[in-house]
Amino acid sequence: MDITSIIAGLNDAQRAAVTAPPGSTLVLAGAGSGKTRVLVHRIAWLLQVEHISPWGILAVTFTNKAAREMQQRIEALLQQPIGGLWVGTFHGLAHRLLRAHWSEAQLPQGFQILDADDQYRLIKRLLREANLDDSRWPPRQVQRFINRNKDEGLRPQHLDAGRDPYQRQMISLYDNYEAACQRAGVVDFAELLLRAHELWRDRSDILQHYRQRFGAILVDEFQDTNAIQYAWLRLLSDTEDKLFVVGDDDQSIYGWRGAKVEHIQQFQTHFPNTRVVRLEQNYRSTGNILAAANAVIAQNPDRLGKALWTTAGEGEPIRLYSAYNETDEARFVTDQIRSLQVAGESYQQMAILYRTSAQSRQFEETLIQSDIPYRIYGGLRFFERAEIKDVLAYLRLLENRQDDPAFERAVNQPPRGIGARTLEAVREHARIHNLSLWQAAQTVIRDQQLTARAAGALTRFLQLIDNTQAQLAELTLSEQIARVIAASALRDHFAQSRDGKGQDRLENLDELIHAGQQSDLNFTLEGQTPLQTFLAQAALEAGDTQASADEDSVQLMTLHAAKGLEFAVVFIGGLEEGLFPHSMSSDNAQKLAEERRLCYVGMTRARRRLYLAHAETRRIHGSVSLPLASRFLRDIPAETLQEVRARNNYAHPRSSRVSHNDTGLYPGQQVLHPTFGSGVILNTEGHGASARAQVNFATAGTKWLIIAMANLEPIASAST
DNA sequence: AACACCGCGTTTTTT
DNA sequence: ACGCGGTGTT
Repeated sequence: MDITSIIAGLNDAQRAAVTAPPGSTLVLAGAGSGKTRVLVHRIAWLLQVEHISPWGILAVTFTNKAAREMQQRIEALLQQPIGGLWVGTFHGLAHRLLRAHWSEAQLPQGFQILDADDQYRLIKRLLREANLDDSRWPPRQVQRFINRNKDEGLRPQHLDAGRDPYQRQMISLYDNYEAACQRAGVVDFAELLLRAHELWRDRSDILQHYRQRFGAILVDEFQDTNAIQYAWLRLLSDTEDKLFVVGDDDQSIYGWRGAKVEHIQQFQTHFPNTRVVRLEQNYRSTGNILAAANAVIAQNPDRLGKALWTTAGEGEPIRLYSAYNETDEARFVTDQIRSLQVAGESYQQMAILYRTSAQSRQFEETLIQSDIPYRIYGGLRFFERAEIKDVLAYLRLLENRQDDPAFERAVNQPPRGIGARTLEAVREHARIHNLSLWQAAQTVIRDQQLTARAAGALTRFLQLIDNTQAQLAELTLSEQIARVIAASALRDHFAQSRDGKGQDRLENLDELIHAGQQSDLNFTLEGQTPLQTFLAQAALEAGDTQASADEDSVQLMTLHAAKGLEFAVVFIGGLEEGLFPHSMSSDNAQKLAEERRLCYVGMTRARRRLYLAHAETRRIHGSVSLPLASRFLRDIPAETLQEVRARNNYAHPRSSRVSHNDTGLYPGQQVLHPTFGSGVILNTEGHGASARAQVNFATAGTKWLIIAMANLEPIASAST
């Protein structure tokens, strides 16, 4: 491995970034400019040229997927496995740190991780215990309050409500929540980061160790860092300039969950000796797509400034379709997908993007009607499914009896005669004596505070957990999981369920056992049992949103979910005021700027063809609205845009402009084809010899035909 | 403990 | 419009 192969094939800007001298570096990486490539090559450079040990490199990403990809690409580039690199998410790294220093971080050794759903349930329980009306104190709001403050690095004692009773109550709930987590030995996602930060802040010996260890720190998607993550990086890098951060201020779309675009905007102020490299050459999209995306994002204030360019040609114009309503919009998209597929484009390379997940329904319906396979991203992930979380609750309780959220979940699932009254008594006892639910259950039984029947049921539950634990010692992880599923009677419970989902659930349980088998083969964090590692991984990496469909299928997802992906053909629906930009974001300039960035992200996903659509009427929450076309559309240069008005079989009362061109054919016109028979022109494109028409034939379906070859014969008919 | 009914909210989502 | 969650009924 030599230097040449690390820098070969890089453009000037990429090479400047990869070979940057030690010191802090900010890489402003436009969409499709080879950002991951730069990170991967930079790490190779550090290893091979700067001779930094893998042990001394920390690379942080935002998703596990990105972390895996980076590790793989580094190994592929260097053609050897690279052990010892720290590549992972902020959360994954914080978790590893806390496992190594659990005692210094004041955590029990077997601490468990709460996911968002666990957190929500815990908050609801605390509200009930505090006798607070959850319509006045919506748990979601409390959860947001807690997480927002944790993301800012703020503990309850840092907050001052003054006389505001609302704030006071919130702070007090936050305080209760923290106490409950501490007692149970559980940490939520934000807590992982906060604890890690506090560990470093308060234990200079530990901080010193990691500062010395990491000679280089690389951060991907830097525009998405929140306050605590940024504080982390500053602590770790200290004054030594060893940060190499890569990001794009124009793609910051997670402000609503605490990301601060200011971090990237003001990076050079905090690190004055920063070398800035702009990656502006785009290897993904055509000229038209980039020109349009550049024009849209150019309207935003406070940009670091960047303009994407390409050596690829202009490519196809961007197609804009003004639909009558959302069904018409979906029909248009579906028709285009069908004809593109006939023309040789794979479904897999086509994506439908939208602002809100509710919009997927219309598209799904028309896709189903047309027998086009599709896959939706989003929704419940594997480890978030109720039946899976039920099993995990048992496993967590086996690891840590103090884990109250796990106790709450497992205690009466499946139903075993432990009713609300019994649980109320246990909770009350736990609250008064500051005990865990497990301990409280034991004492309540011992002190005979329950009816014989309730005491019997509760005793059997406690014994079930203890007995199961006794059986697990010699088993592999997957056998342990299988044992727990059987012993808890969850399998029987789901097998007997009559809600139609029983079979799915059983399959998921088997899948969980299978996941355990896979995990058996993987490495285990030092000092951890396979089960502990498995539980942490289940929380930190909840799995894919859907079983991967092998079938070639159209990809449907929100614009947010599309970030980082690319497709040959992209459709963006619902470009309407109130929907995109969303009405919830229309009240302030910052949120609008983020919506605009979201639009930019969406447009730059497209490699060759970009279709934009808006509807003139749309049903939202049951009632019909007449939205204006999105302001983003106004910013797209006319020369990159072609308006499509395919009025298929729809009568529509509003505009009926027809675009004629030099083909002599126009949408809506009836034609006759020698082999396909009669049809209607949906769309035309191109000029002269390459001009094509999309025709919907009565019997042969929709096809794109070269007009010069097709011998289409216009049939006289009244144009709409 | 299972089922029916009612009322409310309704952007984006990873860890 | 629609689904979810909370409450009340059998």
